[in-house]
Amino acid sequence: MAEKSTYKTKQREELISYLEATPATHITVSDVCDYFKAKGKPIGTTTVYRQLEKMVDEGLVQKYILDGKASACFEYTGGDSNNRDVSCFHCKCEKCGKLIHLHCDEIAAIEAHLYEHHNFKLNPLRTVFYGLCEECAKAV
Amino acid sequence: MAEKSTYKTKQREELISYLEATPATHITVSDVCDYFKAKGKPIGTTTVYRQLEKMVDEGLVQKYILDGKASACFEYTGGDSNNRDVSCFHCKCEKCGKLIHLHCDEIAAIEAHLYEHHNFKLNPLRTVFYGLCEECAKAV
DNA sequence: TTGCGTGCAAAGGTTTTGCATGGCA
DNA sequence: TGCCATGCAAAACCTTTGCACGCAA
Repeated sequence: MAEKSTYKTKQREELISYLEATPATHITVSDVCDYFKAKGKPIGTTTVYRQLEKMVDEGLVQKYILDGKASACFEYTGGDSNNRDVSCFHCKCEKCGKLIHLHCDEIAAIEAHLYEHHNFKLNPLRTVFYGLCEECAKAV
Repeated sequence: MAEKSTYKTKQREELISYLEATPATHITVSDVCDYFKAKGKPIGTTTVYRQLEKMVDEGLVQKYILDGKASACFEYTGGDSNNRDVSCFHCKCEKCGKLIHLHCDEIAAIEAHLYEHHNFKLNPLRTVFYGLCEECAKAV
């Protein structure tokens, strides 16, 4: 998308390694900073924000703003768009905060439906379904 | 839901009037404050937060946290639960920010599907579909 | 009168910006 | 060398909390 020149710095590589090691997970900026601080090689908060923002532009990372938490969450979705899992939907439990990754053709079909019948081009990567997970629904 | 005693104050009535006058719109706390400040009768930020939070508990208002904006958005959905439109889905254009209200049985069906096949009890009022609206999709 | 509502001030968190330094190409 | 990246400090926001006063019931 945005074709900005990008340097290969040590911080950027460390960050990408960390993201690759935690797939299908929503992490916050402070998660990242805490991790590297605990590891003994802290990365400045500013740098994390700027690198993540850049990766969002590059399509390597998705940004979510989830209910319940004030802070933004990021998820590494990989650089290879051919290999990317585009039929993955996210369900977020309103009660326990659990994040569920869902693979379902039937749900994927609504993407086509929205486009054909409502002229709306859905972005599955950025869409989150809110509701109650199995355990929390039972507990009610 | 929560049965708290609620006083009928002037600020609360003004706030409800404003919300009723702007249906199907996502407004932020600062929108509200700016409006009443411009009108010459400012309402304290704290009061707006607390009243909106209370209305969320009462089911009068829905709270959304939208991507792109860090601040929370609120939408008046009316007090009469019989009259409330529960089959209404929201689509938010990532580009122009337009909010589209959608009535569609086919999409409503995935609510049942999620429940039956994935044990996930969807909350349609809190779920927002992200993507591109017709105009913005064309413009790409 | 009782108790909730209001709003100012202040605190807590997250995110952004300015600027000097350091590192990649 | 030129330009981008880094990270500290500070600023800009959004949201919550404490507290004294005002108003509804």
